[in-house]
Amino acid sequence: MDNRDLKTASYVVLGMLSIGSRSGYEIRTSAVLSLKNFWGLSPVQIYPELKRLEDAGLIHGRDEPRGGRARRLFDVTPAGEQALTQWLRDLDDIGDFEWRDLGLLKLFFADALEPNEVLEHVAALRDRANGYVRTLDREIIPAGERTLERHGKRYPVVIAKFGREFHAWMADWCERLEADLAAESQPRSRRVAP
Amino acid sequence: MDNRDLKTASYVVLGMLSIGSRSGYEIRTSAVLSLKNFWGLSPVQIYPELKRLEDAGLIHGRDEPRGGRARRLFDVTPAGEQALTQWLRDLDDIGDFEWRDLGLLKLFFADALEPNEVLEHVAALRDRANGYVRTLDREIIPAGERTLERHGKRYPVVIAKFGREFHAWMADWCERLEADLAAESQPRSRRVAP
DNA sequence: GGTAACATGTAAGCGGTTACATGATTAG
DNA sequence: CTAATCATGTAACCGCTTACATGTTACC
Repeated sequence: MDNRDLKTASYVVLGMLSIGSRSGYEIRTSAVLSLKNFWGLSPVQIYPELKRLEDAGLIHGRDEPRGGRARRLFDVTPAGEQALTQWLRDLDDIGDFEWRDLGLLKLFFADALEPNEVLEHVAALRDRANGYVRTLDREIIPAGERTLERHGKRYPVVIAKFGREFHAWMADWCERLEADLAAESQPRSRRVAP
Repeated sequence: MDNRDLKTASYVVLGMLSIGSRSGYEIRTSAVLSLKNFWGLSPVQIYPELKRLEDAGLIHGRDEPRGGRARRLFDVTPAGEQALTQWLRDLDDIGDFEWRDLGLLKLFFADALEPNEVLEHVAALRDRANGYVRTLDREIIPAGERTLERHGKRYPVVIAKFGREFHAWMADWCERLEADLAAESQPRSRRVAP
């Protein structure tokens, strides 16, 4: 296998090992937690990917069962570290910022709805954003801080805080839109300029 | 065919027709422009989708060639309008906010890079964000305003302005991170508290 | 004794992307 | 006369998601 055959998912697995994960299971849990919000990694891809990376000599695995429970721990080989940094350095390959958000998509077409229905919709988006802020505060940022303390890796927590700030911004945007919409439907309550 | 067989892409096509597009080609160009940043619609899906929607009775098409150039214009039927609003009303189906961003993903693993390489990386993200702001100002927001003037639909421009504000926020986040990183690598230039 | 967490997988299907294919009209 | 725009498609691949499958250990 050649490095050119590596998919993004391969680098995600490689990267997760490089910042401290040891087993497929650990990657699975922490990748879902930390990456979910800006890069989907399907749990089911992890194990085949580990096999590919091992065949390519980029990681090295050894069986370390805990009692009768099978477990396989991995280390990144020097070749693996090189492949990862080479990929990280390629700034031509940062591509587009893509989001897929059914909530925003539906808002895009919201002219087909009644004003009060739109308000409900925006409120739902705001609730969702605030929910993400809570999850980030309670789980993802602490997980990032553990990665910093245990493995000396600082960027996972930088990204987690980015996510927190973003979702807080989005909740604020929703609130402002809600205020505008409410002011329109009740023009009597419009404030007079000082 | 049943409404339950409709995919999100079906509703996107239906929605684009409902806010003023007439032909597959028009959907193709304007959907790529307006939606690209928060919902991917592959151009190639549009024509098969139009066929499906017509078979389902949700849109009605008629051939209106321009000269010798084939063209097929579509209208949304009452059944189509109902299907669209029903989908729009379903707030349980707004799902997660997902983004896929190679740039942020690579930053997540950036502990493997040298500090100056990380700075370059963040600068690239900032450039990209500023590029989006320009595209939104020059193309997408004006396109949204045309949709408002011509068809009386206001939410496309609301969403476009959301995008503008977001990318401006992201550029600002990058700048702040760059300032932090620069301050670290040159501690001599650290300002003294007043 | 039961449930949650640990740990690793397989199989099928399909939605979306990539690449390809065709042809007319208008503007410079 | 040539490039850009208008206009509509097909075929093949493959990566990802969904659903399923299995067994152990620790805790209450």
